[in-house]
Amino acid sequence: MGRRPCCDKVGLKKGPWTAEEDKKLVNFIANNGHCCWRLLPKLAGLLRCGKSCRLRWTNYLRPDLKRGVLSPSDEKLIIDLHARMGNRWSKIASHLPGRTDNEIKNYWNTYIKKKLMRMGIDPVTHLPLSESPQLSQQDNNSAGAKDFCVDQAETQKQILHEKSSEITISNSAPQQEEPDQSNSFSSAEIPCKMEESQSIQSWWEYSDIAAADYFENSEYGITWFDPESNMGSVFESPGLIPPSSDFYNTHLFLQDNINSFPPWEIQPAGSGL
DNA sequence: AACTACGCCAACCGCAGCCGC
DNA sequence: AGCGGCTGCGGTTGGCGTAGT
Repeated sequence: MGRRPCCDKVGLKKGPWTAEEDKKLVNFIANNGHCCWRLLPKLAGLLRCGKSCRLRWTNYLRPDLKRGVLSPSDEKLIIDLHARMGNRWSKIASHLPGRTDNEIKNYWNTYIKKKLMRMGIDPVTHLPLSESPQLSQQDNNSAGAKDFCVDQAETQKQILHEKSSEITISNSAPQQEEPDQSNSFSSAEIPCKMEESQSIQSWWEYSDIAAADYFENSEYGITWFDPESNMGSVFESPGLIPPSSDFYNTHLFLQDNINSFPPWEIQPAGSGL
């Protein structure tokens, strides 16, 4: 026996919503809330199924929705969160107030995915296309992609913990506010979060997985310049994890904030700096 | 001007998880 | 514990607008 449909679809309307329908739905929810989506259409006088009403409300009519294009920082955040969570659009959307999972999913599929592809980054694994063994499988296996992201993050975390006691790095960039509880900041923000002479160990505790992405990068090092002495030193990553979107995020951030954080620069490892 | 191709995005579909009984 | 109903989620579709020929 097949699954019972979510509602009796005979005589129910499908397709685009009219202004009249929107008005009915908004008025009803404003007056009564949405206690039960299944009953709502009948009570509101709509020839729609409850599911359709819920979707229309959550994706389009909700008063707290933000409309318009996503900002560059939103985009960076989405990329960063996707690298950590995979296609968990609702989880990603929860870090972007006023944005819906559907909107972010569409934005990812129409803009970000293509942008990453153009940059040679696999949008599923966040690894360079040439080094992405997951690519062929991931295309048809989103569950695998989620697992891979989790595995990758866990591996990075472990590696960084192993290395952390050996490394100390100093930085004259200004310190910023504590991270919020959602731990949602982009790894691109890392340079400004470090304190002078702060060890990677304490930084790791502070910044979670993003720190691992940032340092465990096999082909790029992070160059730090002391603006007072005009001396530079290079931290070259250990060469264990290939570049990921965090390099992309970081590079963009530095480009955007070059005047605020002039000491920071990313160079290919072994470039002589 | 007509046709085609493409991109965007709202909406739909079906599965999974949660919860109450 | 098992079942059924409801909701949420992610993948996919289809309509519309626009650019290109």
